[in-house]
Amino acid sequence: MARRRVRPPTSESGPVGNDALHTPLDRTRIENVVLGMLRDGGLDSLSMRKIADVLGVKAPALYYHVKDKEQLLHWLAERISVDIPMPDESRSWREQLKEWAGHFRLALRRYPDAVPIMNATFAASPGRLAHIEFLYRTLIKAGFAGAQTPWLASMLKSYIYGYVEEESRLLSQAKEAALSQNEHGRRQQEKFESLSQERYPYLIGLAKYTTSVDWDSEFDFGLSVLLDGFEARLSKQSAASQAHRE
Amino acid sequence: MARRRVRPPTSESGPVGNDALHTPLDRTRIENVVLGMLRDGGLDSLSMRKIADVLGVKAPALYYHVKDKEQLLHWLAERISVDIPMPDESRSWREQLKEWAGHFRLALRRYPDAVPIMNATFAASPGRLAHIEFLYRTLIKAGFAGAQTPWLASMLKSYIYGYVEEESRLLSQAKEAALSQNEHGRRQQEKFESLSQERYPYLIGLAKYTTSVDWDSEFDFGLSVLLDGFEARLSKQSAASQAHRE
DNA sequence: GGTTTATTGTAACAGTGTTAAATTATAATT
DNA sequence: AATTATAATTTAACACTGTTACAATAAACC
Repeated sequence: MARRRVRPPTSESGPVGNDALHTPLDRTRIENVVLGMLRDGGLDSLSMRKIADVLGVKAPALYYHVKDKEQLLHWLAERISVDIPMPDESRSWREQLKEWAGHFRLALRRYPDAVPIMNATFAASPGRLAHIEFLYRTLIKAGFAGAQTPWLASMLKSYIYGYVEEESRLLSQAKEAALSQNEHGRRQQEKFESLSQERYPYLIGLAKYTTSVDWDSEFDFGLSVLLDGFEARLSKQSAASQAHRE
Repeated sequence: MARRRVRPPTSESGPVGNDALHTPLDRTRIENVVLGMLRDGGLDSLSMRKIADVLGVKAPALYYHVKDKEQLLHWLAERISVDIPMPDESRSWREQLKEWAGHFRLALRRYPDAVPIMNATFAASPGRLAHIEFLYRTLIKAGFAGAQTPWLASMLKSYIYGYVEEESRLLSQAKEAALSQNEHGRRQQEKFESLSQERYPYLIGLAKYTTSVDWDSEFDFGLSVLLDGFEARLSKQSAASQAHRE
């Protein structure tokens, strides 16, 4: 009656790779399973009991390894963050930020409800701090003033969060519409068109641009707009400092 | 045994004005009470039972007037939206958007967790549509292309949401720190400084700009940056159309 | 073997959103 | 004014949720 902990702690690689008589729980094993559940079922599918079920264990066992559910979400946020690659720092600040934003967006899109998770939890985990550090460094090296650098970085982050959230909302809406093509699909269309043409003329006139979207290029567009704003601040700043020098 | 519905449906004005033997429930009375609870206790204090308690009623009674808790949140989002005044449309588009953003921010700050509520619920209620309609109209009249107008409007909205969320988070953190001046206050400071000076030099170097903030002017700053980006797009656009004409 | 420590299970608490059915209060009708 | 019909609310319950104290088991050590 003394077997268990056979074979080195299971593969532990694939985001789901559970199964088999369970070697004792483990932070990374919990993380992997929960990430898999998040990918398949979104944030609503993450209850302590359900997580424990997938791990082949009862719910209270989790609390030996995790303090809170909140801490568990911190872990997820950290795992999502560390998977975002850092750009090559030899290129221009603008190209770096663009590349970073693209990677960030893709990482957030990989898991449903990634934005709420990141947004609800701000913990000083190394993976997340590394990204802030990167942003600050890149902006400072680009010549932005220290006092405004944190807010510029925050704007960039907000843009990505907001975009991904809208992207996923509209995409999942479209998916629902595609499944029930008759009911929901036409209802959505009608909802827009029946909106009293004379009360919301602009909303209706521009609705066609929000129904079929090239999400990649739309993301790049908004990013360019934002970075244009950054650049404008940069030239105003250098103009001012030059004026001071004269 | 037949009194009740004395006096015309109660004052119904102040966001809390409940009390007194209850005239039958009512959408606006529910809204008022829930808004008051939201203001005092945040989103976590809004459970159907607690709401019913304040209304002097049992929880299931609510379901005669409201379909869901989600619908209740829709109502809140609508109420918050209609309180946002529309700017004077005689001024420049930039001034209009700036004023609108300012009002929007103030409205979101009036109630804790207003951003999550607005963000989690997208329903086509008239108060919210009116704002979108305003943004579209203003941007189109300013000369922006129809295809990019919805995304510019979305960027503006995302900026405000992101800003208010960060603002409230940092403010409530500071409030906690102020209450327990010794413990939490210095711990937060130490947390930043102990972060291995050589691993996060920029983060630590710029931390001073995020600890004491003039939130109003910081909001204006970010807004200017964003609108600079808008303007840049506008001039690129007119330059292109002028090139076409030649 | 026996002892100690590490890990997990049992049972329970307090709370959540929500529904079906019974009950009461109000209004309408005879 | 009594009775019927409708509107509004309550009672009871279901299926969940996060979390804790405590008992039971597994593994590690001597």
